[in-house]
Amino acid sequence: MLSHTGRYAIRILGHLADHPGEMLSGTEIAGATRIPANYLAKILNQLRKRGFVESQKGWGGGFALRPAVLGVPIADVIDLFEGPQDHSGCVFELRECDGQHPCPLHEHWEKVRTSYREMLSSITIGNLATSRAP
Amino acid sequence: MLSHTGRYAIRILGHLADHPGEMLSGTEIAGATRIPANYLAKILNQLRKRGFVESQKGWGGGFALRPAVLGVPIADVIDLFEGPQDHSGCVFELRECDGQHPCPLHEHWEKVRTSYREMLSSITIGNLATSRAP
DNA sequence: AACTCCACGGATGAGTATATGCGCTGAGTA
DNA sequence: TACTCAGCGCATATACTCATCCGTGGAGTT
Repeated sequence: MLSHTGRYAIRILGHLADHPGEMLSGTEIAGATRIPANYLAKILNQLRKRGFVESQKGWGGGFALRPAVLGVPIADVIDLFEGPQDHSGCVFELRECDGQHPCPLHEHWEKVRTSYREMLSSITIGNLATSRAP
Repeated sequence: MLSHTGRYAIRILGHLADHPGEMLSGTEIAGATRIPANYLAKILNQLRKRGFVESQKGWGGGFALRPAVLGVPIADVIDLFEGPQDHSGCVFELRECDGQHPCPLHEHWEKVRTSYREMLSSITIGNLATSRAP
């Protein structure tokens, strides 16, 4: 349902959202998020190519969140790493499960899936920042 | 959230529940459930050790559901193959997430998790059988 | 007893997600 | 220009799940 990589991506974006406007080096992010540095580079690269993040090479360089993406739902991020996810079939693929012959789990799973997708689409990247109460 | 193996186990039990009292050979079950025969044997073995299934060696032998387990929730089966699942932490492990400082996703995920566990505990192995309306 | 069916078990292989290493290049500094 | 920092990309290693192979032995048949 959620790969390690997807989790990482969210954690990275959360960390970046905590430091708006700042350029954070890969090593810094790796340390803060506890993600292996080399692997993190790969993830950040994909995030960059998809426009979630901007990067700066050289001395003082690093990564920063693109301000424009603060409002986009994290579903977009997840989809990037998990692929489009075909949940057309039923969880347990118990047997043919369509409208006519729903398996005993059909409705239940529908509920789970819905609340999951709802979570992903209602939370934005901006929301990932730690909201420090005043 | 759910491994291939766990799915298989449910499918197997569903098939056995469809044929109560019958001894089905491994090959038969493999064919019906589309699970690789050799791998299926392993899963059935674990199910046997845990008392979900009884087996009969030799000619005419095979596997059958233990009648007593018709009422047990499929959560027990899943737990057997997925391990106890420690969902104590939050999905994205975004950072420290406890009652005091819940992460932005905390409540949402709680809802997802609850409806999932509810599904697993409200459906019994007996429910997996195809209920053919008269 | 010889034979066949089929569950059991350990060892081994394939595939994929995860993780690492290393050399390259651009960007700033002295 | 020489030097260092840090992103970039490719090739490779590790881990884990999923799957297969092969041999053993019990249970019934002839």
